[in-house]
Amino acid sequence: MTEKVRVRFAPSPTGPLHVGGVRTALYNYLFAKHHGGDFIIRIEDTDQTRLVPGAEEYILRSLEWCGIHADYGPHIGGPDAPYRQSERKPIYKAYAEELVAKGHAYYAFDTPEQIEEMREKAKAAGNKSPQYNAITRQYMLNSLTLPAEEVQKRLESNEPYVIRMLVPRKEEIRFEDKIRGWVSVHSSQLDDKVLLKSDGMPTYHLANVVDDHLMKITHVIRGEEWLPSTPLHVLLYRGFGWEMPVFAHLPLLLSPDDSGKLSKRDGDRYGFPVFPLEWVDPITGNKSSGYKESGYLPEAFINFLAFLGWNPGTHQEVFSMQELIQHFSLERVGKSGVKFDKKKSIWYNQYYIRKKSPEELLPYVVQDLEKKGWPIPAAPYLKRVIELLSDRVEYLTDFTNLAPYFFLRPNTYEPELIEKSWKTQNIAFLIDFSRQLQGIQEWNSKNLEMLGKQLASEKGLSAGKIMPTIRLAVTGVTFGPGVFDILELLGKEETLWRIDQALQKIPVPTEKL
RNA sequence: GGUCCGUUCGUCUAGCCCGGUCCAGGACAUCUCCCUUUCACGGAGGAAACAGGGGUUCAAAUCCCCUACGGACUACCA
Repeated sequence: MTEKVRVRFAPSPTGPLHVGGVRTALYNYLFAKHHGGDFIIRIEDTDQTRLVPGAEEYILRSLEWCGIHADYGPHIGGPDAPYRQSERKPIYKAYAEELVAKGHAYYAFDTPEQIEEMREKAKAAGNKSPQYNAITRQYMLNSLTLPAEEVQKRLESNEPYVIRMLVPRKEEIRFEDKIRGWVSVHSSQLDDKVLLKSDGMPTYHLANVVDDHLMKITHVIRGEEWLPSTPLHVLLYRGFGWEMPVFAHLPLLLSPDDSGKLSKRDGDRYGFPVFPLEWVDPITGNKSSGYKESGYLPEAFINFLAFLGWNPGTHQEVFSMQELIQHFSLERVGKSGVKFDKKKSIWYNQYYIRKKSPEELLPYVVQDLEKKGWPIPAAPYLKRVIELLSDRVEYLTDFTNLAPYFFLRPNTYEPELIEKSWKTQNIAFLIDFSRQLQGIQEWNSKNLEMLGKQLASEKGLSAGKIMPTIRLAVTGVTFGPGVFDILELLGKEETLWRIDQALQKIPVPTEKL
């Protein structure tokens, strides 16, 4: 095969894109770029009734955030435009008719009620999965059973009809899946799927085959849920006399509680977002969290996602997008369903955050502060905050969540910490400490520590005793970087103010000796 | 129910195609210890898996068969 690799990601704008979809897009992208090929986005909006406003735009925005950039798509255009199936409507009808002409498809005039009736009858007769197929089509209203003039008349009088695939009665259909090997299904298991709906729109089956052919797609990389309908697609390619693309069906992303494949409807119920970006349902107004807003770095999210079903075969775990492109291959994609591991996603995030410089992290923190409506300190101060915290955060939002005291004065003091460290001796120390602080020569962490320790030993107190007390007074919480580093950053004036506040606000214990 | 696909530590997985080097390797999580004023980071170490049963073979996680379990699909949805 010397032709250029071309793949497509074909989401349906029926809602937000979820992680499984992002992974499918990612693998398509990695595969295309690895081979120097094109990655196309095609919107499969043939079901007009399920369209969700904003979904397409959301999908496009999500992929951008992830760093998955399309070569062609509805927002970019390209040689095979339009890339929205609803805008390609006339194309499909012609192809469906071509198939009828070739004897691979037929018109069917049955009403939904008539089909339902057929199913009921079949069920009553003991058939567990009644189908519109080689057997039942003989008894239905279609161009196979009706006289030609009758068919003609019905078509001319604009009677609603669909075009169905004429699936051969007895035939073993085989195809090779790049991930699963040879798969074979007997045609008797397939039903005569509708190709063109009565509203003139194609179904997925027709549209995807026609478009993949027209867009010269070389590899169809999609979720495993499509595996059962692939034989039908094979039949379609054959019926048209077209060359088939290579198929690769990806293992599904499973929910952590073994309840099957992860779905959009899972929203936030597993404690991790299932969407890349926050999504607000246009109808219910329900908000679902997104990775971005939760404080994930896109590169961490992508690295994590890439490993859900693929691995390089080496011990390397950290890959940039460029490295992923370099190393990705379908051969190394697993076959079995993959469960989501929130802890690992956090590990990746933490890792990537720590690798970033304070300068790089700065905009994220500023954005977060803006969102929270907190005061935004000057850049040097912020960078120092980031430095002090970056070993301790899991999410980008932790810079503010875990250490609000760098931005706001504490207004509460952790009760447990009070109980442990707010002793009369310690308070006495704090008062003296604060007094000595006023006269300190150079306000830096080292000097502060020296002073604190010296004063402590003068009073017969250990460093371990007094530091939590200072921490309590200044931050109100137990968590954080070294106290003296905090003091240094806060500055003399603020430190003194906070100690004073603490002395006023935290009640003196009634100590029993 | 039927069809198809799958099954290695709790999780993601390496190894399977080309049987021996695997009393199964890595990562996350977990446990212990060290470092340490807190929380982390870091370092050292530990526990932890070939779904089950039959074959084939001198030898099977690796090849074959069966069973069990899980999943997907089964629409004029994608």
